[in-house]
Amino acid sequence: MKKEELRLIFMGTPNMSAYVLEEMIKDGYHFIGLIAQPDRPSGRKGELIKVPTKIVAEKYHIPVFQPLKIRQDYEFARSLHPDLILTLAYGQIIPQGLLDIPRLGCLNLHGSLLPKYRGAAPIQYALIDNATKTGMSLMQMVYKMDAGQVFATKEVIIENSDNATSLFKKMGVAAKGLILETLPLYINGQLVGKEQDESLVTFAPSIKPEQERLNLELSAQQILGWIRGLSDRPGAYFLLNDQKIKIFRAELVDLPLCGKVGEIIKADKKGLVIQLKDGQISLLELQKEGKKRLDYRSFINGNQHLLGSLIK
RNA sequence: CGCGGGGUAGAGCAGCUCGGUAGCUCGUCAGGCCCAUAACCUGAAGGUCAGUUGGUUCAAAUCCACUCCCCGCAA
Repeated sequence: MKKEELRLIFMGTPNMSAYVLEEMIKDGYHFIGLIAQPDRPSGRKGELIKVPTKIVAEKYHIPVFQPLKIRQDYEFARSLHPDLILTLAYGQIIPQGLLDIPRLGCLNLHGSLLPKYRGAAPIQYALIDNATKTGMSLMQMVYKMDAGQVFATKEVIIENSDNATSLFKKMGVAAKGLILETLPLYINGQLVGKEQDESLVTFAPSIKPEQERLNLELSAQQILGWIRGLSDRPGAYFLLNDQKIKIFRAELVDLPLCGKVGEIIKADKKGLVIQLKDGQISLLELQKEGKKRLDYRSFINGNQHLLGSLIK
């Protein structure tokens, strides 16, 4: 069977999904439908913003479906007669009834090297854990989350300079490469799935708002991981004078100074350094609530008397 | 009408509550110091304060109204 004849449904929502969808279209795949999260009122004005995949789908005249609850509303997919459903960061649990519809089953591109990091935020957790390597997995979708057989993986190297934004981009590229290389094999039944080793499973559940606050009990390296994993969105923060200060970029430093945990021990044009439990980090880009995101120099210019302050 | 903060020299902020022609940190330019410097010293340029908006006033960055834009939260 040729890929052009395959009746595909894509399920996905964010930018990474949109990128992979478009690359697959360019490669000749034929999508008969996109299923994405509903557009939601966004921003202070409450304007409805189209989800990224929808923009791509409309560009190629692909029908778009945005059920509020896929769990209850999936029968429409049956009438599309899909051969295969491919999912990448859709955002809702997919009911068994839908999984059973496509003749060739349902595949998922997951943002980790399974069985590690099952769940909603695998890419962020790789950074939070200061991993140096992660990857995309092409897997069989089963009802249990991210638990199906793995058909193929593609590794991605995590650089020290990576944050969530840059890693998502790399993962998108990896996802595209992986699916374009392996989907033809899958269609022809040449791809063999491998069960996950349940003893090695770890989870990466979605990150809750309260986790965005940096925990000063952690090591400097761990805190750096959280900063990278939450940057640029939503951004990790600490409190200074009861105001949220988001940190978008930081680095470990080792100065012959020391202070209390959480104390700002340096605030000049060479750096804005905070003492932590076992080391120090230099803050490079930060944002006070209600203000713009600034490099540390500008931040210091407008916030005098930082030296000696304690963050919480 | 979801809640809140803000728009002042190139950048980041103060001033506005107690209206009377604008200050700080940094940057820039010139000069000096120094073996040297992103360090230090001296001096200079640069803003009419989001709006060719309306109002109050002898007088508004500072008070009131409206408009535009930015940001945090919540969604």
